Amino acid sequence: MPKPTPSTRAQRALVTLRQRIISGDIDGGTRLFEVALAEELEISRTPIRAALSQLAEEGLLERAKGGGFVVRRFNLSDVVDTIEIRGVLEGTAARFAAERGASTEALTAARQILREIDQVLSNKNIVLEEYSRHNSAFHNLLVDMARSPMLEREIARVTALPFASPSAFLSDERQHEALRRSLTQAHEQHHAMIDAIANREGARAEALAREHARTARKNVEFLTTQETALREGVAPLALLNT
Amino acid sequence: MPKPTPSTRAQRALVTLRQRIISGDIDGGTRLFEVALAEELEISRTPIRAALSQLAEEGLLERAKGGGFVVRRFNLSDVVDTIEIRGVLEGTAARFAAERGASTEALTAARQILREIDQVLSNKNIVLEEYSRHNSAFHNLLVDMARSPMLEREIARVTALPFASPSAFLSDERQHEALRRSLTQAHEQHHAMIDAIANREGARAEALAREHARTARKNVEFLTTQETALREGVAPLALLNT
DNA sequence: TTCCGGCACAATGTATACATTACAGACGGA
DNA sequence: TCCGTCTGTAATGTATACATTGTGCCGGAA
Repeated sequence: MPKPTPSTRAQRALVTLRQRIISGDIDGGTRLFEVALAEELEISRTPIRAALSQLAEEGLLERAKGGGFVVRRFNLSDVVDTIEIRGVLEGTAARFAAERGASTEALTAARQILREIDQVLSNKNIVLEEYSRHNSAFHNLLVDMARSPMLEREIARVTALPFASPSAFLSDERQHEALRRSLTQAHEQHHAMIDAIANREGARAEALAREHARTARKNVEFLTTQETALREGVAPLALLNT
Repeated sequence: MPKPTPSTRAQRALVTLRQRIISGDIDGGTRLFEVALAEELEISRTPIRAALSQLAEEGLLERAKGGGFVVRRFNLSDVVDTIEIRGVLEGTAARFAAERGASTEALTAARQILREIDQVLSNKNIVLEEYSRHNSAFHNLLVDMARSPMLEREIARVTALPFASPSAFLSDERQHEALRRSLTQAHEQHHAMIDAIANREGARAEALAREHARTARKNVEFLTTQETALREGVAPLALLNT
């Protein structure tokens, strides 16, 4: 059972609406009306309100003046800025980890992930889904190592936006060799970051994390210069514009 | 009419509950029950739910597993970390302003505020409320100059926590001369930041904004080493511990 | 023609009854 | 004694009727 349907109607509505917004099925700027949604999803207004409220908390909706919710608009510079902000926050996490000292267990776990990614990249054909999974694990561990609940929460909030997660713009639509080069470079930064943290080099760790986020930024900028055909494989882009 | 009672019951409940949480009237970790609150505030559960939902959005509550809301707990290291995060984000705002170039109007406005603070500090008796007002205006303007809606939103979110706002820990309980020295030092940083932004010195602007936040951090650390008597004048501290 | 006021409708705000779920405590058996 | 289950209660989840509000249109008067 990979998808155990959420228990409450509010949860189901939340999942449905989130999906519609992220997929671009509902355009930015669109106002969401409780009654219309209630009829469409065949539930009452109450769980709809609960779902809308949570989506606002996630940052996908904003509260309209005088009540009601509107789908948030994002343009390219919003995406680029958000990635930059993620870089700044992850940089702070890396710096905290270095300054406060990472535990031996955390460093061991991190190096294990690094080896797993090494493995993925050494294969003749790179399985993007595997890279993506390990990459997410790495970034999560990095945040753990900072040992700062407040920072963890802020990073979680920023990366909740679908285009801001560390694995958002991995796309295998690019030329194979270009992909390998890009991932290898990113992964070298992973290695360097752990190295810096282990050596208590806060400034270096921070700088590396920031530069690492620029990889994602470069991918976005590359993708948005491409024709629609190439962009269709990249889900988070659906959220853009208008 | 300084306090036009909010129009809806949900808004009133929001204001009331927020005040109670911030003032420490309700301890961190306390679970908030809809029925109890509804009876106490003499309204139905529906507007209570709306208010709780918004408080979660503000970061004062967190959703409990299996439904319901709990007042968030904050300890001293949370406060210190949050101030550091604000410094990092304001640093990014200052850097953006420098890199992207601030408009002549914005720089003029900033310098006007700087002069007003100069004035406040040159008075024999420093009126803290005036300093605080101009200080807030300065920080708001700084964020404007970054011209990044996403960054603005994140900063707004972090500084929504009562202990994280730039003017949170101004307290006139300290020795007069110590206060003057502290504010003067902070204000010199204000001047230097605008100078750096005007000269497009991104790294310097960022470093200054970070160090500037450390002033607030120092105040917190000073205050928490003091006896209760001294702490009572400092509202945001009420939210701490449990 | 333009501006102002009021009406009508459609949206959110609110109360409340009922449904469902989750947790805790008691009871029973192994 | 320990564990599981059963059951009751108290909480949240849900539907729905009604209240209130805000907005846009229409008509009349200047």
